[in-house]
Amino acid sequence: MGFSAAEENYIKAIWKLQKDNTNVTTNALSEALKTKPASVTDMLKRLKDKNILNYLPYYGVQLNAEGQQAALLIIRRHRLWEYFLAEKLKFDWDAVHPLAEELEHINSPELTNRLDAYLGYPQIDPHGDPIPNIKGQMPVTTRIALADYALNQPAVVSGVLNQSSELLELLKHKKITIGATIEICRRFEFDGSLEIQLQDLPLITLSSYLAQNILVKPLQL
Amino acid sequence: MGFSAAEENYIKAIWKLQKDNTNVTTNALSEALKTKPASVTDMLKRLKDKNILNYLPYYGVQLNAEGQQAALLIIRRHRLWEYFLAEKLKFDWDAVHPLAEELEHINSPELTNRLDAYLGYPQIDPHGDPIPNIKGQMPVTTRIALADYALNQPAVVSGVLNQSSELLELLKHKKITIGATIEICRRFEFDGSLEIQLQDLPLITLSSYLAQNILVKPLQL
DNA sequence: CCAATAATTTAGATTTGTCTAAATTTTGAT
DNA sequence: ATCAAAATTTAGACAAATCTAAATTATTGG
Repeated sequence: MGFSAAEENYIKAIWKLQKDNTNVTTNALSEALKTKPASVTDMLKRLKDKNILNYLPYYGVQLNAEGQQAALLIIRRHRLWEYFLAEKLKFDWDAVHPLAEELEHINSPELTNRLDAYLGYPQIDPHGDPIPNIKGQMPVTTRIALADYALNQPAVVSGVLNQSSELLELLKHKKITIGATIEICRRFEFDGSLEIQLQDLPLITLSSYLAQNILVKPLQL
Repeated sequence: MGFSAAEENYIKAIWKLQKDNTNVTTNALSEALKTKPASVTDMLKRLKDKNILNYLPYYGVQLNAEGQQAALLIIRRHRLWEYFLAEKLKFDWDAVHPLAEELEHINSPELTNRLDAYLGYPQIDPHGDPIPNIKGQMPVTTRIALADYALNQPAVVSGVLNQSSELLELLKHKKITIGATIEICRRFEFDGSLEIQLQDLPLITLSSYLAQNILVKPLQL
């Protein structure tokens, strides 16, 4: 019933790549986990024996219900620790991820749930991602990429699509934080870049690629 | 410069068995770590190659200066996490040890030192053991076993000699906690048992063996 | 001081998780 | 539809950390 740290990393990676209901490929996992494809194949066979996923050789893999539940509980631990590190220990939001990668593997429901209570049952982590509850249920969030958001409609920054240190560094430089109010003033068709207003600061420009990685939700909702 | 979790457990075990400056034997380590003597020999050879201990085959082992420093930093992490679990997450003191055994292996000076600051630089953990500082220095404490303490001298309970769940369960039942005021009223020579007064509760009796495992310090000091 | 016992080490095997190199299967372009 | 390229799996090896069984070394009692 318990998984090793390596197994948990595979479970998490499969879950993340499984967004739509497509099969996850060996190469995609190899890329995500920085291991060789042959190693992925080995591990998939072992996880299949543990009955947490459907693996068809040459055709990829999908977590079954049990595997998804396991993934959500790992992600719950990860995001609760991220919240703790940022909120209580005052780590920068771009420093919490690697530490949470280690803390998440301590699998003690008692610890996780007490931490959750201590933190006040937070709903989103420092990157704006929802935190699954004790049953592994994810709060539903209606979020859309800033790149696809309407003109002249106030919105709230609610997350980012990846947490590379490069992205987080850029956001810090532009003073874009979770919870900030934002509005698109102009969209340039030529390169998809946006002119935006953040709080009441002067207008700034964001590249199309950056705007695709920033998630927002409508202000009034 | 980094050690695996298994290596850290050996380092910690050697440190604990090394109280006086005697050599630590293979069998003692095997007993403490619940592994076979052959496994201990293997690991000692590996740790010797890392230059953190003096290992003479058939004659036991001692940590060198570098090994002791490593041990103290592991113990620092362990005790800070114990303090966090008891103080912030409200775990019973007999539940914190196994969780701290896992948390201690996350070796991030930044994490450890921020945790230390967040907790207010505590000097002793929930079991009354001193917490090494950022340099690995242990606060000096003058503590003596209750069994060896003077009659009719008020003292403060300041620690326990081992943290088996059995001992902690017994202490909880007798309402003996770290910081409580205690005084020996009678000592029976026949079996070494003690009659003691705790705070202003009715007199109770402690076995000699129990009293050997409770550490106290003089009240006025 | 020497034999029996206790402690320790060596030798060889196992599990987990990884790798490289080779073989196999699928895919895609013509 | 076929064949080259890409993706994937298989085979065999390795390191870490453990084990069992056998060999070796130290200790101790008579």
